[in-house]
Amino acid sequence: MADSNPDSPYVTWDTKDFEKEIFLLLSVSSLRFYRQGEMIYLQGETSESFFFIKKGKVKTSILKEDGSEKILSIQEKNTFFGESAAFDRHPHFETAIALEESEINVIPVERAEAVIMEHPEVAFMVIRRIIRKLRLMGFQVEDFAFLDAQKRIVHILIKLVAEVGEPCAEGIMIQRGMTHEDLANMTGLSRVRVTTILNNLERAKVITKKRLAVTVINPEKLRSLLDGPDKQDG
DNA sequence: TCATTAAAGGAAA
DNA sequence: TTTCCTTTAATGA
Repeated sequence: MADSNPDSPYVTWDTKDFEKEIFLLLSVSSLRFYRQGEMIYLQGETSESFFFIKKGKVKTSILKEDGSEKILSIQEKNTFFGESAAFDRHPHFETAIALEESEINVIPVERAEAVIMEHPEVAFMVIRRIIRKLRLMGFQVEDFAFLDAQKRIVHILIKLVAEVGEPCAEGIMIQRGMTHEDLANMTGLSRVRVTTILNNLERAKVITKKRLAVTVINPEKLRSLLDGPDKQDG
């Protein structure tokens, strides 16, 4: 099973179980290049294509006019995005932006559907990838409904450790260029609040942190902070 | 309990 | 240097 952590908003994927299906889909795609910060599509737009990240990093989020943002996912290579608007022909509900210089396969949905008619197994792969995101959306809703600020941060750190954690001398490092503002936009908290909570966790010797990186030094204690009633952050 | 505002420190480009 | 990221405190919903 490729997905050991189906609930992280930071999405990576190992394609090894689906190389043939990916190849078939990409055979009808064209390649497009995006610069860092370049918008790929905007919420409200309609689309006849969906996308596959060949190289780079893409953020999908819902933007508001006042500049605030809810990040839905940050995705790395070998992942799909923009499927919903393509397959159901309704406008995008989210905006996609390249976070770094990226190479994106653009897949026209009509051609993808033709591929699926001929190779139905491609549909199963697509369904599984879409459910992966459905699941992560569900878990995000759960956190919004039930968790206080500290637990939201604790939970997202647990998920990020599982998805992109890198073992190091001190513990497990999360080093993906995410700012406190990014974490705030994922968890629905303010940037200042994220900083305060991370500082509290550092004081409690659960994590250490530096610019753009957090290292979990006590994963058991981190996990234990999800248990019990909501606590103050001191 | 948490958002907002403001003001400032520090690191990176 | 400028820009980006982080910190801290004060205020109030």
